[in-house]
Amino acid sequence: MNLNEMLGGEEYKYSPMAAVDDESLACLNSIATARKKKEKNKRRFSDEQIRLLESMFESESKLEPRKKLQVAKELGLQPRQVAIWFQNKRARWKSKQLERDYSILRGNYNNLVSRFESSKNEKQALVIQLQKLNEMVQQSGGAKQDSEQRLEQNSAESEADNRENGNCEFEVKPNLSLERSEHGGGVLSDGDSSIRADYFVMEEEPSLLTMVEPVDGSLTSPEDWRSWDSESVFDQSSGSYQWWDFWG
DNA sequence: ATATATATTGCGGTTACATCA
DNA sequence: TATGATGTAACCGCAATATAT
Repeated sequence: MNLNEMLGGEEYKYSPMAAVDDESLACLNSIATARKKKEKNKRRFSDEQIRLLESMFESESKLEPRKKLQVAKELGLQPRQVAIWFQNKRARWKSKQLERDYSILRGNYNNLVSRFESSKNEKQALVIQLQKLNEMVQQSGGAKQDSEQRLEQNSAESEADNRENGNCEFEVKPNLSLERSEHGGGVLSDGDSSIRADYFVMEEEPSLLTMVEPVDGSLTSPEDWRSWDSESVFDQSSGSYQWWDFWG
């Protein structure tokens, strides 16, 4: 900051600084000090002045020139002082507003984080539950095959018994077969639909888990989750069978 | 009508000082 | 009492706009 800047104000603005010698410099320094003392004496505005300025600012953050003159006259201030007060006030208000906005945003963010965490935990629990169910389904598939084999064996034995006993009046249809239904489930059929039972079979595991756990680990859209409720997964067959009925 | 100079105003950043813990 | 943090009046430099020449 040069001396001209130190002195400031209109009366010093256009001073010929090039011609300043040491003595003049000292003189001007003293003038600057005097100005500072003068400023120091009339430093803060009075409470009454502040009150009026604040109330003016509440109604309008920018003063029209005419209003500025009026307020200055009313408060016994220079119009420039009023203008500067409004400038500073706008800057302070803007700064405070930034703090308020930041605080609100931070609150929203924290809320979102906690909701995300609880959703993540819930999802994890569901994935574990899903895995257990898959295991149970696979086990029941094996049991199905065993029972089918046993059925075939029994019917063969009874046929033999019948032949042995010469009793051919009660013929049991032995042609139970295991087919794939159109929706991926299985149909236990006796060939002419006299015995028919849908059973639930999961889609291949990897596709299930892929849907539950997207590659990027982020939550998918609500639409994705909606399509994944238990109803739509387990209640695919049109019959009255429920998935738990099969081994229940 | 157009170009240039000058004045005014607002804003961001800074300084100097007062006040307070 | 000394000191660092904070608030505030005033200022500077710049850009945008209005007004005069």
